[in-house]
Amino acid sequence: MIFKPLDPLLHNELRLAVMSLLISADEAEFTYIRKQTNATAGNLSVQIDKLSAAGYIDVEKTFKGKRPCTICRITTKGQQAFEAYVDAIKNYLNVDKNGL
Amino acid sequence: MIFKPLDPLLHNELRLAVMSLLISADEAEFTYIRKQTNATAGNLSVQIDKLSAAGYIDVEKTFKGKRPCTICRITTKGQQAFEAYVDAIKNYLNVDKNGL
DNA sequence: TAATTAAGTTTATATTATAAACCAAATTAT
DNA sequence: ATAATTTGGTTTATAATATAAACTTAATTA
Repeated sequence: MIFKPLDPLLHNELRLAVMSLLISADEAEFTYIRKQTNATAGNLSVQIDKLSAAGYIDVEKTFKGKRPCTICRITTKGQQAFEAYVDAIKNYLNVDKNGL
Repeated sequence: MIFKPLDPLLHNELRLAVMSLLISADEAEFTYIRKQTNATAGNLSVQIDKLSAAGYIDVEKTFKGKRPCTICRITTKGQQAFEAYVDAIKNYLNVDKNGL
């Protein structure tokens, strides 16, 4: 068994949850992600910035009525990175033995 | 989709690799684990200590001929934790969509 | 108009990961 | 014989990371 390195950007609980939501949602608001993940706003803000800085997601700052609304979308690069991560971590999880 | 928390002890690349090796090997020597994981001895030593302190593995310090030899084995607690981790991280990986 | 809520961002702190430095004993080279 | 190197690790110093607390700005409600 060879262990492929795990993308450190994705190997973090909150960032992985964000990517997981976005990969099957085409877009999601900050507040929605916050509710789904139970993250604090500060933590979520930081992690979204990191994903954005890496080009894994696009962040659009808009308004919903009069209130600010941050919308996130996964990029192609982000999708590829996520798929590569899933592929890599399978090595660690003993997919065969554990019937993942 | 609910995101189960990921056991922080297992959600680390090297510790997860160690557990992955041990879950399908019933025992493994320090030097073997080191080779399989490409870890530095210092890092591996620290991470093995943490897994041991948590009761996830047992560590036996013995000799092989005249040289020291550290043998690791996974515990029942460790197996359970590993299985729970595999179960938990599935939520994040979009198993269905990604055909894991 | 004062207090509260909403939607975030910034920053300070605590935790964690990791490698460098170290140690003891065995082996090999001179 | 003894000096140098290798083996099999451990300890510890540092860098990186995660996270929540504190803060900001604007809108809403009392």
